Order: sequence, then structure tokens, then C-alpha cells
Amino acid sequence: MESQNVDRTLSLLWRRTLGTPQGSRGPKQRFSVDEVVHAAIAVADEEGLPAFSMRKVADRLGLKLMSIYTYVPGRSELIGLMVDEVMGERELPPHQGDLRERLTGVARQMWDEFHRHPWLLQVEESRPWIGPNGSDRWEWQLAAIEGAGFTDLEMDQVITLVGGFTAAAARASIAASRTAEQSGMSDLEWWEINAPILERVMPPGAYPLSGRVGTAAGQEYNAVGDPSRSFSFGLDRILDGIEALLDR
Amino acid sequence: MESQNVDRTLSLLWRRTLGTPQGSRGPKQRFSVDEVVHAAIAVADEEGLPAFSMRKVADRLGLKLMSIYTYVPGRSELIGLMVDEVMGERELPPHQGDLRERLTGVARQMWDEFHRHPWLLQVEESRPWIGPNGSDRWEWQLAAIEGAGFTDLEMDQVITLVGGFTAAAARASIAASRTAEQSGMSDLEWWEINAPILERVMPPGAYPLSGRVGTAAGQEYNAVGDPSRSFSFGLDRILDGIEALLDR
DNA sequence: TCCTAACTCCGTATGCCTTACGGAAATTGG
DNA sequence: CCAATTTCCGTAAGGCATACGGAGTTAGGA
Repeated sequence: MESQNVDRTLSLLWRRTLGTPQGSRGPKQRFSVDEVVHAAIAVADEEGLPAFSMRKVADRLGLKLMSIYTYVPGRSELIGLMVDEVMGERELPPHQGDLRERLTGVARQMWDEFHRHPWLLQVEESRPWIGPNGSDRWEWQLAAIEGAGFTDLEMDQVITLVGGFTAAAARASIAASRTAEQSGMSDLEWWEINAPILERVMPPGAYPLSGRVGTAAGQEYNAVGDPSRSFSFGLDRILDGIEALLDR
Repeated sequence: MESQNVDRTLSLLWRRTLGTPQGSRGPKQRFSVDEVVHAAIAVADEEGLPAFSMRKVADRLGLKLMSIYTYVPGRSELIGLMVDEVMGERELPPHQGDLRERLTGVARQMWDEFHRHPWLLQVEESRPWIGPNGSDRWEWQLAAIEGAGFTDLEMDQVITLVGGFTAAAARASIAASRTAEQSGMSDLEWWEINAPILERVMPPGAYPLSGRVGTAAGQEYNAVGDPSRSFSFGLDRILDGIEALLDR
């Protein structure tokens, strides 16, 4: 019964290549799986994954809660469909330029996607679903560095490295903007509340480096840190390191 | 009333330097805040953050649910206390060796900590609480690269880079072991269920690179990917890139 | 000495969430 | 035209955080 669920979800993921094999007996469904998935994506875009619920998806479509379960097996499978769906919403551009430009393209594509759909970073599935758009994506990423001189193993590791770092950087960036906009508190207000206690509690001079580096960062950026500059900085270092690997 | 909450939580975070200023009127509390925090950490270690609930913390202490709220303001504040607590559970060793060894030490300390307490990666707080152990940690990380020749801004960015990558690598590693142990399915069984459909659905030859690289990785490692080798590989590239920055 | 403010512990209730189950209505193959 | 099948949905079970108020306990001050 577990494996039936896997079957069903895989069929839904690959529904475009498989066609829609629905038995013809009963009433037709009022919506398509696509419409359900898109409604779900809209909810997640607006409210994030923790606040994403089956009821909200149903409400958005004008269905009652339990009807959603005739379209998809459950919440986590629906999230799997959403992930593969957003991975297909932009064309994968052909790779151009040298290795550096190509990997920058790969990273920036992920960076943009994470910012378009921040809930992607909140998805925690032990085993990823293998869908068409995710498969295309992985192939495309490997194509970016094919022929550059890496072993097959290194190709895997290089993409993992760039992808992992990009996800971490995007996480920081999104956390920063979420904080800025949604929490009613500005950075300044937050410090005004924290400062009195912290001054009382932090031994003066106990954190010389934090103080020096913190004020340097605070002056250079406007905020406490600039995530998009951290991303560029980190990516540059990583690409330097990867190029160095090819010069061995 | 929001800011009262901040006040209260900061006082709890810095409780060791502040002393315990509890009013003396009513009955004494049966436990200390430390005991509550440690019980909470035990629950999170065993079950992860999604399954972590106030009720389970209460049960573990022999308290009833609502009594926990006399110790800490709420769930998310308790998680803030847990985070700072685990950041203090290991001595921060003095830095030794060259830049490469020092940064490796910083990364490995985080790597170990994430594996000791995987739920740290599931904490999503827009604004981090500033506690004593987190502050010490940040100062210690900066000390690792103080005097190496970076500007203050670069120091911030270098630590952010190493920390972000380490978190991403640990996330992959933990996801892999969670999958292996807890989901009843082995990698093999999982493929046995997925393969029939995927073969039917993936156009043959559509994913040449994925196939080649995937089997290379699968043969070299035993599993689909070896997270700890990906970590070493990535860290080496990053350190190469950082050293190159100093040679400019 | 004793009253009362303040505090702990906890029962109850509200309002979320996922999902199992079963029933009514609709549709179509035979 | 009947019976199988499917959709849509009501209900309920079992989880969650937390607001509120009440009973009992403790100690400061009159």
C-alpha cells in the first residue's frame, strides 16, 4: 500500500508524458491536477510552507477540503508535485562562455528560483521524487561542465558544491528580506529593544572582533549584512577554487 | 507586549550572567530552566523539530502541558534557548596552524555539531536570538582568521561562506542518513519500486550525462552519493579559493 | 499572627492541522 | 436500464499551540 502511493505519485509527476489515464466511469473532476498544483504553489508563494495547508488549497479552488484528496494522495506528495512544477517554469537556457560563466549561470538560475519560490528551501523530504523537470534540470547542470576536464565523480561534486552553496546563500537572503518586511520590527527597533539588556549583560570588551567586524559590515552595507554581496563573494571564491582544480 | 517577550527571553538566554531573579512569593518551581531546556533538547534529538512539541517536553519532566509555559514564554522562544544551549556544550578549542587548518577547524566544529543535533538545521527564525554561547561562537570564528590579511568585511564574508557551505553539506549528509535508517525502504527497494515506471516514462537516451555520472558516483561510493566526501571536496575547493584571495 | 499579593501547576476550551471512513449523487459501460 | 465506478464532501479522530481562569502554596508586611 506504500508502494501504490509511490506509483500513483510518479504517475502524477510524469502525467504529461503518460497522458491522463483516468477511468471514465464516474463524474468528471472539476479541475485538472495542474490547476490543483498551481493553486497550491500560489498558496505556498504567499504564505510559506509552514502555513501551507490542504484546506487553503481547497478554498482557493472553491472545493471542500476532502475533495483535494481525490486529486493527490496527500500533502507531502502534493509538495513533491509543486517542486517539480516550479522547476519547469523557466526555459533552461543553452550554456555559453567559459567554465566560469557557465557555472555562474547554473548558480544564478537557482538563486532566482529560490527567490521566486522561497518555500523550496523549506521542503524537507528524505527521498526526492524523480520528476521530469527535476531530471531535465540535473542533466542541464551536468551539461554546463561537460568536457571541462573533470572526472565523472568530480562533475557530481562540483554541481553539488555550487548548488549547496547557492541554497545556503539564498536561505540567508530570504531570511533577511522576510525579517525586514514581515516582522513589524525594523532593524533599528529591534536593536532598541535588545541593546539595553545586551549592554547590561555582555562584559564590555568581551567581543572585540565581533564589534569591529560588525560595525564594518554595518557601515559598508546598510543593514547588518548584505546577502546578495555575500553570495557574489562566496561564488567568486568557489569558482576560483574549482578552476584551480583543473590546473593541477 | 511583544517587547516584554523579547525582554523575558533575553533574560532567560543570559540567565547565567544575570542570576535568577525570580520573585520569591509563590511556590518554588519544581525544575530549573536548564532542566527544561535539556529535556527539550533530548526530545528534539530523538524526534526532530517537526515532531518536537511542548507536550512531549512536559511529559518527559513529569509536568503537565501548561506548566511549561511558566518556565518559557512559548515554543519558539524555547527553541531559541535550545540553540544557544547546544552552542555551549563543547569547549571552543584554541586555534592552531595556518589559515587552512584554522578554517578547517571552524568548519569541522560546525559539521560535528549539526550531526550531534540535526534539528539545528530545521530551526527557522527570521531574527536570531543573541545569547552568550552564540556570541562566543561568532567571536571564536572571527579569531580563527584574525590577522590573516583580510579586511573586516572580508572576514565577515569568509566565515559566512564557510559556515553556509558547511550547513548545506551537513544538511545533505543528515538527509541521507535519515533516509537510510528511518524510512523502512532501502535504496535498493526504493529503486525497485521506482525503476519500472521511470523506465516506461523516461525517453531512452534522454539523460546521457545523468546516467553516466550517476553510475560513476554509485560505483565509487556505495550509495547514490557520499555526503562526507562531498563535504571534503567542497571545503578543499573553497579553501583554495580563499587562499587565492590573499595572494592578490 | 494573619492577610493578601504573587506565584506554580494545571483543566478547559478554541482553533488550527492531516487524513481515515463512509455516504450521496453523478456518470457511463455493458 | 442497471450496476460499477468515481467525485465531492460531512464527520470524526487524533495531533498541535496557547489563552484564560481557578485552586493551592508561599512569604512579605501590617
